[in-house]
Amino acid sequence: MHTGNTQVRVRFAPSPTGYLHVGGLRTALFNYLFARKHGGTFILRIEDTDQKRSIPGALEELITTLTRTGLQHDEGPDVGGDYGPYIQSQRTDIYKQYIQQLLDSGKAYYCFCDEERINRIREEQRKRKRPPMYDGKCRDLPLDEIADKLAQGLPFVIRLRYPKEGKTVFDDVVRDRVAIDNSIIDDQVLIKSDGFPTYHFASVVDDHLMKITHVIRGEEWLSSVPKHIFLYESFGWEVPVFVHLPLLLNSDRSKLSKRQGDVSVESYLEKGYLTEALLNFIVLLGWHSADDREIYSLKELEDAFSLDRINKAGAVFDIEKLNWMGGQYIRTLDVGYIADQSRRFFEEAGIDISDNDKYLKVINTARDYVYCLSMIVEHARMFYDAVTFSEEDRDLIGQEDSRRIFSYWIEALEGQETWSPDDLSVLVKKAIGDLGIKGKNFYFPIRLALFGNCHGPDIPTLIDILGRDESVERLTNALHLEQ
RNA sequence: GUCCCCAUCGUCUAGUGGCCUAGGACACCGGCUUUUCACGCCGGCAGCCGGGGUUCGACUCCCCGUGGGGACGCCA
Repeated sequence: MHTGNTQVRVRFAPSPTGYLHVGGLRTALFNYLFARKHGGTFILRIEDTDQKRSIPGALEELITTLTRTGLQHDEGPDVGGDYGPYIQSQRTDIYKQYIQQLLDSGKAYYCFCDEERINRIREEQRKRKRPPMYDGKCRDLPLDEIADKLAQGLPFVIRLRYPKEGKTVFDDVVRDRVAIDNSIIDDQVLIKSDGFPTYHFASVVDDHLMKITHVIRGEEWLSSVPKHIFLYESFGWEVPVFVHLPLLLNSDRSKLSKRQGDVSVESYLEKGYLTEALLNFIVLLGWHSADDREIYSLKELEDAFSLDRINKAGAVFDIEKLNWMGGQYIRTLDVGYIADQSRRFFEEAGIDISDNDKYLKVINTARDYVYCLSMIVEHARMFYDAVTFSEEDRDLIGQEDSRRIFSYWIEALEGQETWSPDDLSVLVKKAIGDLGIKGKNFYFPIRLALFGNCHGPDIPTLIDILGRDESVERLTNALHLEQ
């Protein structure tokens, strides 16, 4: 791999078709990490040559999402760079110029066959159990006939004149050496009848012009590498290093699709999965360090990552492990940061979190229960909203022992101006002794009164978060609850 | 169908001929901690797809099967 003397330049080249796929995020991540590791350049290029599929606004959302995850690109449509434009639909003049070269050198040819004919011959080939390919009808059209058809304004495409003999052998960092027979490679359409280039043509031209050194992309592109190499060689350009990443899979091991659960990065972010967790989880799908370490920050990955530890086999996207990872980060990261990230969910729920001391305490307690931030509200709202009780709860609250506990605590708290959580622990022990009630009989009623649930944080934590007045009020409400 | 790629616990993976009685993580199960739940800690269950070679010795190398996936678009 020529990473020593060449300046590393890699690109992430998505299509703006609506949302960022988690597989796309992983491709972007691997490109980003490789660039950072080698002090290289990470480029964002937008492949919007299919007008039918391009969605307005998708480009902006894509950039927003990528930026949110921290995978900041060095060159791209929004930040510029020396090799722009970075949006393919703005590069049509460039493609025209290069396709002409191919036409002139005989490496490409005009094809006037319409889609009906193409479909028909493909169908026949399929029936005959042959690989469906263009039959070469226009491959050797006389020049005057071409000129004539062009003059008539007949619709056309431009195809690659791919050699029928020999085989193409190439090296891939992940797959090692791959050999493919040329006879099975089709005369790929390079320029569509609408004048736009296809992926194969545009990406090769752009990768060359943008001085891309390493093409890191999904394995679904492996079988088209011969076409790409043929293009590079036809132009006399240096072929980049290929790195074909193993696919991300559904649990049934088919290519990850939106069939089974969420595949859009936006939806995970929307649910409040931390980008730290998402990235950490996703890098482990197809890459692993030599030791047993699994938790890495993006910064740490920039150092630890290397292409030679990428796996060959596809990896199932296992949400269970993502969830675990999500919980790890929510519990480990600075509580202030988690609080900031959680803020929007509280606002959406209409909860007033203006008391910041209280809010931080709430977050610090509630974060033990969740793996994404949208979940945190349901574990925190009892600290803000009035508690509600089920029929069963009311039975327990109404019992004699429960009422004794409430009265005791109301009195105890009213006599106490300030406290630390430790003081409260002492108070709990004293209460148990004084009342002669212990275990669940003691804890469940009071937790119910304070928190609205028999299960949850310990009593000192609850009282500490609620504060004296709110605690007393809740206990009083429970004491006077209508049966 | 054709071509290409792949193959270690259910899942993500470590392992590059003897360090393997196959290691770690998730999930699952059990225990501890806790008044409870969660967290945390400790422990357990579970795997080299099959068959041939090569070798003194194969998870590791080769071949053949089998299985899975991808590509075969005027989509990327």
